[in-house]
Amino acid sequence: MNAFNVLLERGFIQQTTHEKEIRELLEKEKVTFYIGFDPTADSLHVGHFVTVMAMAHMQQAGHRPIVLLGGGTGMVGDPTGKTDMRKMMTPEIIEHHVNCFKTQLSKFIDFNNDAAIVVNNADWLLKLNYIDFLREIGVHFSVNRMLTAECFKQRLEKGLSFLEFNYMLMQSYDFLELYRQYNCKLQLGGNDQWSNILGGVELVRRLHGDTSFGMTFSLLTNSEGKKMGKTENGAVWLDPKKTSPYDFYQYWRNIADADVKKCLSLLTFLPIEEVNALSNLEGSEINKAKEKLAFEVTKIVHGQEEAQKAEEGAKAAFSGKGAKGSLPTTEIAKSEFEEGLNIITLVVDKMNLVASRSEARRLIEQKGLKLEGKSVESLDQLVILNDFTDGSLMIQKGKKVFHQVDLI
RNA sequence: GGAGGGGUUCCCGAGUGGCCAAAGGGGGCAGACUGUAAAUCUGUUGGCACCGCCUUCGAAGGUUCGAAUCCUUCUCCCUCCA
Repeated sequence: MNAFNVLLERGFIQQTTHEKEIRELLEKEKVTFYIGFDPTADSLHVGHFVTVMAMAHMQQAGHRPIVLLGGGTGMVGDPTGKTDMRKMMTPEIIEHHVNCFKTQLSKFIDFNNDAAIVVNNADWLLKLNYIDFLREIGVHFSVNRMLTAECFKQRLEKGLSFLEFNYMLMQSYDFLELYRQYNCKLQLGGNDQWSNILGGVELVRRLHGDTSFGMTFSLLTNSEGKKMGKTENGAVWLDPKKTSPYDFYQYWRNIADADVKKCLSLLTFLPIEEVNALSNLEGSEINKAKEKLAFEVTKIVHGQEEAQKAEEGAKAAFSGKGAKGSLPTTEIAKSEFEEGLNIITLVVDKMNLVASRSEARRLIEQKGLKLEGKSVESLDQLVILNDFTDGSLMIQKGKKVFHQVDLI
């Protein structure tokens, strides 16, 4: 099946520069296309994941992805969608992030035998000469036009530095470079990248008189239009050290009904028929779809085994069976409990489950802290060895956060 | 460079010498209702040895019995002019 149709059917495609031509191109040829990732952190997060999935679909259809890591653009920072300028990162940190991205991406994209390639725009951007750049590239950009672009509009109110204003030129230059080096004619990206992609398409046309193409994908937003993948503790990361597979699973298990369909089609490889069947479930039945979603996404990101563990842990915890072994766990020496350990001390100091004693107090006062399903009644309740069964104890914070303590 | 206006707790935003750990809203957390959903309602939302104490209102000093509020210096941001 034509990759274009796959992406269309699954709801990836948001805007295209030349819909008909892109479809034909993907039909006839093995196309080399590129997607850029700026190394803003030491792990990809679920926001990137949609684009990664799109890339995987494209590769499955036989096209060749170029993963462009923004070691150069990261030095400047994309102002799009930001209200403030972000902190500038040192070259060392950027370098580190680039390497992290590279390893993570190789889990989703096959880089063997040149089936996909990785490039770093630091390789060409960093050695540009200012005057030459202005004369070769700068002339082709109209400031008037740039200012009318949506991505700058918001920033004009808050303030936009010249540094960031140049981001568009750099990304456009990337496209030009890849066009020259790899005959790359197609750039993909999140919908927020539209202006930047257009800049590149335009630049290639001006300098080479050739048509290149651009296409953007839906951003992962929820039914209220807010970006998904943000929790109070920050982003939902793909790195298991930053977001545990269990938490990752729970994130998808808990999404709103209205978002199920979108997530299933964008974030899993389930056949579209199955996606539709699942998302048509109604009432509490839709929980089945959420379970499937959570499992599938976790499987893609963390592997089958971790996905199963997360699922088992969650099921056990929520069914109240108290089956253990798959939940986030803290090990504590048996001796600590011989005299009885204060519940607040346990939960704050030993487990880091609760941030402060005040918060722990509040939780207890509001009946939000439970041991093996029973609310903690008093602020100075002691946890003793008898509270443990088979050397472990399940502690619950609120309705959804489960944590177990194992004796060692 | 000149003139003016600002920086308040997670965010927005009140507060102009004691009644301020600081109104209100948002967000978060917890409870009720549910389907580990949404909406709604209730409580809560700096820390701790919690009817008391300690640390917060851009930073550092100062005035005062007492400062987020007054003064000085510094710093960052915004607007207008150049």
